Amino acid sequence: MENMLIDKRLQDLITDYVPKGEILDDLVCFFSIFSDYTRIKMLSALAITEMCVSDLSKVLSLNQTTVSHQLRFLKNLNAVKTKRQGKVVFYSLRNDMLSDVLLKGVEFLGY
Amino acid sequence: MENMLIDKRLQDLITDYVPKGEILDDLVCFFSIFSDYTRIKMLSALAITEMCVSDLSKVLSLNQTTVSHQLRFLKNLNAVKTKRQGKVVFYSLRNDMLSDVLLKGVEFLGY
DNA sequence: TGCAAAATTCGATATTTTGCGATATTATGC
DNA sequence: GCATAATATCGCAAAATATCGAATTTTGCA
Repeated sequence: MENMLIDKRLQDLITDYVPKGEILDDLVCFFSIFSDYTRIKMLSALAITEMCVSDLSKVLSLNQTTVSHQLRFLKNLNAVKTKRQGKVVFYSLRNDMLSDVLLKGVEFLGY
Repeated sequence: MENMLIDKRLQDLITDYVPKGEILDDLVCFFSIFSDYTRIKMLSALAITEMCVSDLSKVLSLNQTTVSHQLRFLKNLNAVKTKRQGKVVFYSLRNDMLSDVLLKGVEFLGY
């Protein structure tokens, strides 16, 4: 690591600070939650109220299989939780931090 | 919109609240910043200190063209800014909110 | 038990994203 | 001007993602 502009101390700091391994994996997954049109819509809707698959698909005008698919994705990442009532499965946000993060984005963009 | 479980008032609320158009586009772009291994590494490094392309590529063990490519991506989204000094171009984070968002992710994940 | 509603999974296709080699551009010093 | 170092751009192949129709599964109830 010779002929670099930054000194060894900084290099070590960076090497230490930059996420790697599982943490890095998890971070990428976490933020990929928000990096898709459909999912942002779904999460925003769920931030208001829990909902079943078909309501979600109707309110947001999305194909029902698409909604189901993305809900599974969100479930796998622990972003949403489910509650079954008879034939209907209700989805809701696992955690308020999710809407916080969304709002952080809105804030950054200056809306 | 008949035969839905949620009532009209909630439907309207959701329709109103769910981001659409340009805001939605911008949000997706914003969060896509963080949804890639290489970019998270680069942003974390830049959160510590401004750096030139080749230092970045050396410290993170990434191909120079890859780093350059992702920096352009980040520049387009206004995530980083540049400062030229002779042959060398220094990159730095445009805004502290970026590291805030990253830390929000770490917090959510419970690390 | 058997049917209908709701949700999930599967499979094919289309689109996007990423990394990287080859190549171009920019700036410096001689 | 020319060689060299640092960056940037181009173009493509590989990988990842999203969407959606069709088929399947789950559940409740008559």
